Amino acid sequence: MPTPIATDTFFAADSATVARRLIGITVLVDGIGGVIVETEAYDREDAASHSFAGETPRNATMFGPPGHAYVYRSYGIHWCLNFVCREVGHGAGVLVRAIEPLVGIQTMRKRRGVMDERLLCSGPGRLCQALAITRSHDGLRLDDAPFELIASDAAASVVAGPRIGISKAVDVPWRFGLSGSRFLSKPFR
DNA sequence: CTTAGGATCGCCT
DNA sequence: GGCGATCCTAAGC
Repeated sequence: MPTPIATDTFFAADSATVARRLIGITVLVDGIGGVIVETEAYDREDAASHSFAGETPRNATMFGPPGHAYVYRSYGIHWCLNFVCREVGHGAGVLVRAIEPLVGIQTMRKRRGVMDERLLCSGPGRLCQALAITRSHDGLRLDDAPFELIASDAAASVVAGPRIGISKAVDVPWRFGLSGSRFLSKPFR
């Protein structure tokens, strides 16, 4: 039986803790999605984080209440989905980097224009395209439609390593993944 | 297999 | 003017 995540308590923790606990949890947007297999944590005292230099119109949601979606545009082209953590005003979040497709795979294929299941949601920009996430989702609660977060029934085996695509704080091991998953954006080593 | 370049938005110096 | 929490395609080895 699917068990919804208690977002009020779940996202009150620090971003690294939340990022690790998210591995294995199922996320659906309008009923389409799958199992989270890769995340990255970002925090206020973190040179790689959007919140590091303070609040701007773009990252304002990061400084809002936890348990909400922070969606931003990456490289002017792609959307990226984050979950706000900790507490109001802090500026912590978790980037969802990869999902194992589970529900609505044909719809994802159509949205992505790709047949290979492994390329549907393996990357932050890809999964937003597959789940049709845009700026319109920025600031929305994660415990209400169109979002649905479902707890995993078994404990996940989680690996950690340095984050991807950043130039600051490159050695901080705040990237988390489901051990052995075929749906990671890049393998862990 | 690896590398290089382009697309293009928001905020920075 | 520059630089990203990226992805795709094309070309080279």
